[in-house]
Amino acid sequence: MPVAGNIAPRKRRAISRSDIVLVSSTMFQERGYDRTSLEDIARALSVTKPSLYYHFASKEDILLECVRVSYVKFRGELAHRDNPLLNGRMRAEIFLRLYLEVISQDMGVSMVIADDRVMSPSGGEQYLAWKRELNNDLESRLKAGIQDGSIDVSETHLTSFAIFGMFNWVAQWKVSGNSFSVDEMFERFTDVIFNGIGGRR
Amino acid sequence: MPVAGNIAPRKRRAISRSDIVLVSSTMFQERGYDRTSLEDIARALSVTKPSLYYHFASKEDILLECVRVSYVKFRGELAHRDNPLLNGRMRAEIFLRLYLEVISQDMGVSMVIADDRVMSPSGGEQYLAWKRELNNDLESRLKAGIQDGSIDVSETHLTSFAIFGMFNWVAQWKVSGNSFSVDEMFERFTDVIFNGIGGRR
DNA sequence: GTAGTTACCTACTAGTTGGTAACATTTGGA
DNA sequence: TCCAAATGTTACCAACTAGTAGGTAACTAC
Repeated sequence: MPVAGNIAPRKRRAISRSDIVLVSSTMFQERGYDRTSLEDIARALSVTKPSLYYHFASKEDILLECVRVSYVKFRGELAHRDNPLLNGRMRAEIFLRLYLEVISQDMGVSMVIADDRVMSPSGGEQYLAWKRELNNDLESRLKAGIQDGSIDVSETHLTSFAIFGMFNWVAQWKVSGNSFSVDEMFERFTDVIFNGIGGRR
Repeated sequence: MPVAGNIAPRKRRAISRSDIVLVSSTMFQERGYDRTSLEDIARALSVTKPSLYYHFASKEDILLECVRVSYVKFRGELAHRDNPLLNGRMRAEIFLRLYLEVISQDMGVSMVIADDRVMSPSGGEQYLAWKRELNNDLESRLKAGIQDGSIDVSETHLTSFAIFGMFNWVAQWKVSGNSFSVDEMFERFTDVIFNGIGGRR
């Protein structure tokens, strides 16, 4: 099973699963999952549609793989950056910073734009499970922050949703031409979330 | 041109534009615009597809009308609730409270889930213009708040995006079974936005 | 060289979709 | 009562879609 990184370039250029995932996630993000046909993807890769079926069982499979790859990447990098000695607020910030970085990339955005309604029951369940994991992770960081005093909020569940909403929505404007850097978005978002925008009463 | 609210019920039940808009927006929200066919809509109204074409020129026209109706409703009610004597923060809260109410309704949600990428250039431009109006309105309330001291934030553009993202995302979970009341969402969201969740440093 | 495998292609099916043309029926008004 | 407009319907099309069947060239191991 040849993977990417062959030393000797083959005469016959073979596309890999990761090629497909990369191109697909970009197109899903630009045009939407429903409006991206397998022929579009195949054409972008200079192959034909049945070639895609050699590598993937279905269109949904491609989408799920896009999400899985990004999710695994996120988890791995998070484990790397995380530090259990830090307080809850800082660990929440680490989480959110990485989350923003990932969903700002073409590939990572599939984590956000995927829709369990277009998926098979098992696929949808898998996708929802990943989302739930992320929610739970952020929520537990918030709770830790409440414990150690670095965060002050009366409830974590809806708060976590609110925060995710704010971040996830960037996937929506990316497409409308609005482009901000990850740095300025993170700066602004966390300022709103942690400091609030209220002035003197 | 008979509008809704006929006193005498006709023998031949004629569907109105608002009937179509009501059913369509509900279905668009539940299943997504792309995955809702005109036949689905027609069937739900117990008519046939060409009947819809008597009332609307295209599928996009239906979507745009869904958005327009909600937008006009929002604008009208906002003018009613608004009070120029209040400070910027309170006027922002009035805006956000109504916005949340509207997009929490089946019909209002179309304002959020519409996607200019599926529209014709002119339709997309119209839709973006409405969105821009809303953004500008919120932003000007934030700016007024900065002037009168009721809001304290260094920048309004990205902040406005952040806030809209947080609210708009509720349209995404509605469908996943998460249901919170407008009251608790508004309470939580505004608490995060205005007070922040940061604890002692 | 040859056998097996990998990775792709051409050609197709079966179904859906937005949209249209032509025709039918109901209704309100004169 | 009769007409014209309003509001449907049946029957269709052309385009597109996910997915499949079956064949083939190239590479690999022996």
